[in-house]
Amino acid sequence: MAMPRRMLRTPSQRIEPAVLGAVVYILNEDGPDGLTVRAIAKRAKVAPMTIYNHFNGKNGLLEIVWTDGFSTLQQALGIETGDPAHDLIASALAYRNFALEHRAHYTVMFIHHFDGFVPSIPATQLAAQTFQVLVNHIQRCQAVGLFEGYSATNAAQMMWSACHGYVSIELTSVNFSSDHEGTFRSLITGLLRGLGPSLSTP
Amino acid sequence: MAMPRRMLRTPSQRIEPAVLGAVVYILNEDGPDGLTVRAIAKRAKVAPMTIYNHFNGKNGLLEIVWTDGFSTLQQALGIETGDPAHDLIASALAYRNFALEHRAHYTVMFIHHFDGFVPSIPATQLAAQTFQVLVNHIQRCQAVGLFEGYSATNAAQMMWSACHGYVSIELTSVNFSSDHEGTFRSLITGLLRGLGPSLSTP
DNA sequence: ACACTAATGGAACACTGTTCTATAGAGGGC
DNA sequence: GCCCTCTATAGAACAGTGTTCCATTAGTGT
Repeated sequence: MAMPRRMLRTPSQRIEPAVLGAVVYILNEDGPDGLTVRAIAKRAKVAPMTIYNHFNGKNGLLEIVWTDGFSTLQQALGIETGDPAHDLIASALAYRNFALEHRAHYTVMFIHHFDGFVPSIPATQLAAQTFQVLVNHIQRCQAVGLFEGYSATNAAQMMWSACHGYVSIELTSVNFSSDHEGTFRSLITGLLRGLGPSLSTP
Repeated sequence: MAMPRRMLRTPSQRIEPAVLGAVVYILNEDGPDGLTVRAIAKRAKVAPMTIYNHFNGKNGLLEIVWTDGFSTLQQALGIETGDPAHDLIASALAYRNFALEHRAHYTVMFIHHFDGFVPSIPATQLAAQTFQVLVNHIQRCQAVGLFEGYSATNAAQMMWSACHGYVSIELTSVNFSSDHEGTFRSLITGLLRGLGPSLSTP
């Protein structure tokens, strides 16, 4: 009963999910520092070279995580009932939920800068499209009198700043607030009210 | 006229400013990726070993940048005239100005995670103190009826989230807004209004 | 069953932070 | 001015990183 002279080959179809699963697992468990090519290969039970044959090295993997993340986020933000203000708030809550439930993706998309990783032009466009979903929400709100006097882009930038700021602070665990969800809700509804219709007496 | 067998020694008093200056320069010019011990030493015209003798390696340098940054920021936020709401807005603007004028420091403090860098306990306490300055602003505001129904900590968390979110997006140059300062001002004043006194008709 | 594809292990490269070494220049006491 | 101590220096060395190249050989399609 001799040891095989080398590890058995991983069937081709299982390589991609195994590697991507390893990336997400390591990011969630050990953080960005632990995400090395050799560690990914080891966890995926795959040779390091496979990461260069199947993907485009470490940056290729990050690009997939980035793209998958923005696709998921874009869908999560596309809430459309009859009430634009409600939709905007729901989208903000969905944004936070996405970050909490897909820490690994959110880290790659927004938090951690990986040495030498620059998303491709299509990947960047996908991110811009995702932002556009937010702009569309604002425009629907403007149709019913909210965000008067602001450009939709600027208003969207403000909403996104608030969401991203709160969430990124929450994820890096320097949130001094009690009741993380409640405070986030207050932030969003407060901002919506403050940027809402003029407060002059009717 | 022979070349000296080795570089002349850098006088002790000039080492610290030269090295710290090099760190800030490289962070501003090449970003976090370019900040290597050898690059710092080269730019400071100093031997790499000096960084380990004088400071505590790369992490020691980062800790100094962190500490200096929070000291400066804490002072910049300590605005106190008679008008609490005005002071809060002025502090928010000062926060953004600090980030723009001290990109390198802001990067180390809030944006980039450096492999293996964990600020010491005193350094972390200094950061918490800085946050407390914001809480104090909120409390003064509450004394004149603003932020009713919110805990000061939670309200401060919301304000900081908005500031940090906007600024970090601006620094990583994915700001879609026109008029960066104006939009930031709108964000802050809008949030202040939205979290302000109840909007029920008088 | 056979041929082709591609996953494997291992060596190698340039880079990183870090430690250790012997050397010799700077600074202070006389 | 002289000498002695302190320490900044250059350089090698270590483990780790992303990445490339290699011969070997196990899967896979026909």
